[in-house]
Amino acid sequence: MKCYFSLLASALYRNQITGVDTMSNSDKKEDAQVIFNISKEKNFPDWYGEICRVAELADIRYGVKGFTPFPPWSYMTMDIMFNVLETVLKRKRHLPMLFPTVIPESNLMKEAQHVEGFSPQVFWIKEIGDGEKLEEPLALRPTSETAIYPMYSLWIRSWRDMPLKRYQRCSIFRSEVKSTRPFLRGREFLWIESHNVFATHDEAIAQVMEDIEITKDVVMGDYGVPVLIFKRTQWDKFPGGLNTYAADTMMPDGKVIQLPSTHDLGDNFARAFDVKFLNEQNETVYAWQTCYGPAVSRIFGAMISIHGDDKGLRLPFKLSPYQVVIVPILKDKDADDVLKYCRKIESTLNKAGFRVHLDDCDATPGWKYNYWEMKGVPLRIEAGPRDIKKNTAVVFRRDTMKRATVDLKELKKRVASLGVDIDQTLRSQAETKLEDLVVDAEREGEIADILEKRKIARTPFCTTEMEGLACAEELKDRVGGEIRGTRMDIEEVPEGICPFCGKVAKEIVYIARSY
RNA sequence: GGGUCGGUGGUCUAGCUUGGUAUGAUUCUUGGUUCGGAUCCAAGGGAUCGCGAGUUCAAAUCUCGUCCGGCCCA
Repeated sequence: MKCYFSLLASALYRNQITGVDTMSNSDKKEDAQVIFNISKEKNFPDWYGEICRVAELADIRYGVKGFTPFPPWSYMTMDIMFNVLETVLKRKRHLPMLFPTVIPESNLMKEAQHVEGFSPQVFWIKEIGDGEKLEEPLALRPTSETAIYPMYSLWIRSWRDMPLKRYQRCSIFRSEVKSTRPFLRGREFLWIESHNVFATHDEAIAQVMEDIEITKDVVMGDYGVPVLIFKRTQWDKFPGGLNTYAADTMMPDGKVIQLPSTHDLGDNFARAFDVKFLNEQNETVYAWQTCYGPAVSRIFGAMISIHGDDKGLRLPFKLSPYQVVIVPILKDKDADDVLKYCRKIESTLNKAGFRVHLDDCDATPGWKYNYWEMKGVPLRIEAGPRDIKKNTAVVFRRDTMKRATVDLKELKKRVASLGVDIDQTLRSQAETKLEDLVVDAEREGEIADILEKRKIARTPFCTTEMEGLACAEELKDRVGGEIRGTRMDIEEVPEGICPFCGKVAKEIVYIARSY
């Protein structure tokens, strides 16, 4: 045990030294191809760009702004994230479907506010081949309401067709003006969008609440990403909808980022797209709609940023492409025995349903340790001649960087329980961090201080109806923060006055810098 | 959208001020050696210096444009 601690201590000590070196001389960071060592808190932009490159998450060399190939490590993780989310959606009686990527111009133009909100970002297909003009331009979907709802208008005839709950997993195209970054803001990104139709507005509102619950269960529970859930202000809602509810999380650089959002569309789109049905009284009436859009590629970007540390990624056990990596310690004369031993471990864990990878390439163990730690694999099993003798294996967990020797008979059980524990640890570390970031403020100067400290201000505010926009703009101009909305996940009683216009506050709002 | 910095083998980089086709490391391939926290040695492969134009006998180097990227600000 003593030996183990001193080993760990010396490793940590060395990391600290090289860490300081890295920070004081950014040119040096490229020295390490495999070992990752950048301070996430002090140097987040560098940390993020480098981890995308070194861990092979996104290859920005494709050469088209905002369009990025995703190599296996990030894509496999996102694929699992999708599956987790889709499983929950299906359990809540949503059915999958897939619509075309292109939307005819005339459909896109049907809802006036929607057009106004999205048209600056739309990519258009206007010709074919050698310049032959299309009769009608086609948009690459910036979101699919205008693709789907004309078909819903055909599919829905009576109250018996409802509720209609559907979703699709697809990519979305938006020509972002702001600077693009892999995962966090791309011009093509991956998401799920669910589009639901109801006979009454109450049912639609209930759906919005269900979407919020799904967000909490999946994003907070399974992905371990803590979020605050807001009702957006009237000037910041989905174009064409009645109300928008969205989950925000905080990135290491002190800016909040929007994760899933869900929208109460009222009957606005039903009127624009003629989604009508015959109710039980045999009357033709407009339907009520909601949509929900968790952008998985963006959540992935936020997730790795929140869980990662200075040595690289820390992926949740539930989501990591490899949950366990096995590193054989190959001594010359025992090499065959060790490999056989490791294969046995591999097949045991495979049969138990874990995603296991036996790393039998001819790099040294130390190299592999560093590599898989950087990649964020939650558990590593090391096995060599010593373990064969005692019928044990060494199990190392990435989140705490701690080792333990485990009897082979106990291994399956131990992997399972450590997996649960790792996810809990990542989640609670992230939650604690977010809770500490919310600070009360009543005056403009206090808000500015809080934002300067990369935190979130909780402030009384006149109103989130359109009349409040002037105050919000004043805030943005003078302090640089943005109103994220009012909390949906907790009850809050407003008191005090709006720090900008001095009127009695009708709301408690949260203010932060944002992506 | 504004500002600013940058783009040189697969990757990272030196060279640019003062023009004469390129430095080093790493990756990759082969052979040997090693393997419980970044093995080591040897040989080999790999770049029309982002793209386009201009100046010049001559451009990675100077000028302009353009594309892509980083950072800061709205």
